[in-house]
Amino acid sequence: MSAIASTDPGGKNRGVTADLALDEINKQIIEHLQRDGRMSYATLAKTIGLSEAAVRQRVQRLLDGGLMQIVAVTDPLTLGFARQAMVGLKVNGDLRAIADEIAAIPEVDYVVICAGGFDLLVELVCTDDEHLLDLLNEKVRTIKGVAVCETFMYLKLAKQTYAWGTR
Amino acid sequence: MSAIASTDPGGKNRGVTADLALDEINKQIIEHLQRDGRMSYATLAKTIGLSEAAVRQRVQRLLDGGLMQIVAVTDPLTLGFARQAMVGLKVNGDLRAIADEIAAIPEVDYVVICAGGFDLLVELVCTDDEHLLDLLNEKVRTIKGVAVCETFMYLKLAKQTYAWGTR
DNA sequence: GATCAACTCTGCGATAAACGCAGTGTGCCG
DNA sequence: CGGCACACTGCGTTTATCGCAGAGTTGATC
Repeated sequence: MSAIASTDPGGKNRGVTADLALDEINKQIIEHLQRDGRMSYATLAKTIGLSEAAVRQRVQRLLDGGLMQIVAVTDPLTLGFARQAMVGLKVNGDLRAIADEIAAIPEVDYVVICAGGFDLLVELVCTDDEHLLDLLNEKVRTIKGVAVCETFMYLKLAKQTYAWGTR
Repeated sequence: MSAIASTDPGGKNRGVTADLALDEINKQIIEHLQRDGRMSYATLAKTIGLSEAAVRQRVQRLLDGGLMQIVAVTDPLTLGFARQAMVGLKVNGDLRAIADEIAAIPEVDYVVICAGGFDLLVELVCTDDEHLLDLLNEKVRTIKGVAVCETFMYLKLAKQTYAWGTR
């Protein structure tokens, strides 16, 4: 459900998503929609071997439960609309709390808690360098517990795919 | 087009995408589909104020040209199907060539060329730790020019959103 | 400035998909 | 065994998608 943290800020779906069974059929549905998010319920049903209504129900449940979202993705850099950067943070204190605080910043589109040289990896989407500077200076580095803040400015996105399957 | 590097390995669309104009209407289309990738052409047309056929053409062009993709996205970690990691690389030699080489690895879902302490940031999706070890040991670190390879294992995805607008 | 080609839009009929709902089968628990 | 919850099917209705012909615009060429 973390993928849907943005659409479920309160995390009230945490119990719901945990209850949702991810059986073989749901995995197949996800795998197909990872390749083409607009695939019709009808063809999806045919390839999987289920009725159209059943597939429709399952997709709706996956979406409602926050296990999956179907969205348009673009490369902001190529479109010329953004200065993007990854920020590596070392922090003191409650990792989850700080992660949530950073996640609340609109310009932040990706936050992951990790092990290694950084505690947190944060991806930022800004309009320009000044915007990026503002963000780092006033929104990120001012958060209590942030000890180190290293910025990696994006020069070119070389690959971005979402069809990693379901294993 | 970089976002579609995975679906356009030869890069033959590079000219095409550069030609595609991203006017206000296309921006509106993208913004709506960033929120709901399955929104119907009809309602999209109504909210934008264009005929259904015109919107359909534009969406098709955006998809064909590789400026946008509509996909289902999930959080592999929460679904319990993957060990995910970000890898920071310092390399010698042609950045683009090495980026392309890494992008060709199926388990790699994200490659970005950047400035700062790392030249390349690479996101990996693996089934388990052994899979991750195999990848790092045999696919990533064996690439000529890779000097430093630092791995950040994901513990929890705290935010992931795609509706950053079009500015 | 007329002509032509390229492009995008509109309108519409035919086809296909989505939706809603009633009904059926199955597993589970008291 | 009976009752309940759940997921699936089948089908009629509504809605959307698709394909295409035609109209309007733009820009280049002669």
